[in-house]
Amino acid sequence: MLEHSCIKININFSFMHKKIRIIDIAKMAGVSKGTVDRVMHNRGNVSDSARIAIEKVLEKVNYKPNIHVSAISLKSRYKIIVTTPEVSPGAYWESIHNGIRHALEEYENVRVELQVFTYNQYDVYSCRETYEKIAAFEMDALIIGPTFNEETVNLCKKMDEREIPYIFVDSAIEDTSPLAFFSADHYVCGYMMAKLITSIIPDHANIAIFQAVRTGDRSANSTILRKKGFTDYLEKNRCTNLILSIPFSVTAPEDNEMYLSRLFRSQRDIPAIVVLNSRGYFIANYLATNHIKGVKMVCMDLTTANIKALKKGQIDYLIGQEPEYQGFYAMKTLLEYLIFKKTVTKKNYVQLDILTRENIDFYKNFNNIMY
Amino acid sequence: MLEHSCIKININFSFMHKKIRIIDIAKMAGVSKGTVDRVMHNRGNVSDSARIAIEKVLEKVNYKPNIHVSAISLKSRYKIIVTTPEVSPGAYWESIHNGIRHALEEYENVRVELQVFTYNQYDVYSCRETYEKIAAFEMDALIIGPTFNEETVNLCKKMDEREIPYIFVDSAIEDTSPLAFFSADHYVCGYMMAKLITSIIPDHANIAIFQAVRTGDRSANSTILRKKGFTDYLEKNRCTNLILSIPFSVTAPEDNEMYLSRLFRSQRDIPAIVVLNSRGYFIANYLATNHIKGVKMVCMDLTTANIKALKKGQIDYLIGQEPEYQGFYAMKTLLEYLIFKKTVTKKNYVQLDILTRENIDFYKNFNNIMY
DNA sequence: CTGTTAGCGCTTTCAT
DNA sequence: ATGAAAGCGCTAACAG
Repeated sequence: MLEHSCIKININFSFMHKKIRIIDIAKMAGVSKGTVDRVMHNRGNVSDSARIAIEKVLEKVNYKPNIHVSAISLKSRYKIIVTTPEVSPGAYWESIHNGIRHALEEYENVRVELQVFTYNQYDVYSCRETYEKIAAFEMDALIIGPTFNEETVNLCKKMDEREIPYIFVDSAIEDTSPLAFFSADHYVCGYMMAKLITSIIPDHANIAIFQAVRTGDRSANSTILRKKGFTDYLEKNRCTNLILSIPFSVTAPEDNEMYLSRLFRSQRDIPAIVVLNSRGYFIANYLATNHIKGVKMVCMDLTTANIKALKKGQIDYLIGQEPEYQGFYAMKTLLEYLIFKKTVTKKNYVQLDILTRENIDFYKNFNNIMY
Repeated sequence: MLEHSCIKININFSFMHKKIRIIDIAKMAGVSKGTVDRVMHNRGNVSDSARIAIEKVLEKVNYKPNIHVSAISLKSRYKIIVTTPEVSPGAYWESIHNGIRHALEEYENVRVELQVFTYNQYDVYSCRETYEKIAAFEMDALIIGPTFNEETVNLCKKMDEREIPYIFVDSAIEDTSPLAFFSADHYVCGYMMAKLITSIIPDHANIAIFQAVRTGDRSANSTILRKKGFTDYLEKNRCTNLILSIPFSVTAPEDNEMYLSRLFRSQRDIPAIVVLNSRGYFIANYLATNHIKGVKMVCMDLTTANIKALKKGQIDYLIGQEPEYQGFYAMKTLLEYLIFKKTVTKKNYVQLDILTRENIDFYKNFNNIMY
């Protein structure tokens, strides 16, 4: 089981491992570098005989082009559009955009023109309008951070017709054919939130779930899935907690006072609280302002405000869904697809990180991202 | 608070951002590329006037060399030694070695000769012997995965004399002067384990802590720290749980049956279990074999065996400490220090990931590592 | 001391 | 259709 106590490994030194280059396969196939490049990039203008010879060599050897060297000699330009809900500082969507930007920095030699369109995620009409604008543009690819199902399906249909590849971040929408998506499994997310909250409250405690009110009366895709997971967990585990669904408004915050005071007045025992979107800090602040103590909270997303509430002990568990990772890999995958025709993995579920006030200080928003 | 709904950003396209190259600063300083390279790498042979001119330019412009392009034109070779406890498949130290290997892959163009020395982490004499062997070698740098304090201090002293830089992974040792370390905060780790286990057991339940027996009778550095954090949490929170310290042997597994059966026979109620090293699966398997059910467990490290036990529901919480990340960054930092004289951050605490059977499937051992 | 030049591995253009 | 050659940004060896 245990290995010997001294292993010597030579890297890039050993005779067997000698890194294989494009000129090597050219020689092996009896052609020139140019021809090899032509078949590798499907540029055409290659005789069958040459192509077959090269393909045969490629099968034998494990050629891995050095993408960074590729990038510096690349001439082509790409136009990529990104559309997401509006970005506010320290909040969820900013992280996704940061990830996207970091990917562009990694491929600093690649010429990409980026265009960002944001919409109001609490207003389906705003989304519709923005999507229509986007559909009129020329582009090589599209990254979508979706909120509303129907609107997104419409946009994607248009992209499909124009054969423009698109990638989802945050959440994948059914009945579309994206190149890939990078998202949490929202169902499992809700399921896990139920497990966490029930593990720290008495069996009989009520649980209040907060959900955002939206103009046009449609729920966000991810919230729907999370809620399903949440209730499924309780059902499966025969939890007897009473669930109170509480609306709350981001656009008209003055209404929330009413919702909240009504909730707390109606309850004999203080309920536990689960917030299925990233606005947990909002409730935490309400509780603090009104000196309501001892409320257990499980919330979503490592926004600046949520982290603050977590550190203060107002929030007990915070679930992270690696937004930077999502943005980074969405863009990276897109570029490698466009440039190198790299095959892409379609379904990409990100980690669901559990943060407490103990481990939050070590959580790396972006630095944990290598490669 | 919310931004306007359409932002247009051009990357690598805009007139202001034109990526600055080494030839650009050469022109601005009125010298040649070669001279610029000389001052940037402290190669000497540069007149004061030229140096000052270049330095002035460098202050003004934000020059960021393209390290991947650098790497391909690099000629120097580096000899790096890695020493860690023995590696077994699917276990903790394998992950650290994987991370190290991945860093070398990222810098595939850099010529590094790697030499790995492992020792038996349960035997201080093995460690001492291995370290003596290492001290006799020539090398440009050293990566140490330490176990025993005194032995490591001795090795480091020798390295200090020879001015060989070294980096710690897994755990930093006091009274040494490493270039950097990449490690979890083991104290907080133990602290958090205490919080997690107490959150899922009754107030009165006993908690058994397992610690490895070692030849030479020295505890591993990390375990000592974790235990301190663990007991401090209980004390601070006035927990009344009785703590049972149970030894267990990796080298003589036949003894463990005795330790374990003695433990469970002595207890009226089944205690909760915390394992401060990565051998949690071992206890989990004992419980399964002996049909002992309902034991709550919190353990360390995402080894194959532990993950299996987590998925089966035998372990409730598993704490991860990003071993791949540690290895990757240790090697990456070392290379960038050796090659580019990049300044290094000395203290690097990694994330403490909380895994449950819900989120384990999304946990990425290495893929979450970009950059 | 310093400018020039020859690579590194890859893409792309240009003759053939 | 294909080989040769230029060029990407950087380092290192080579003449002066």
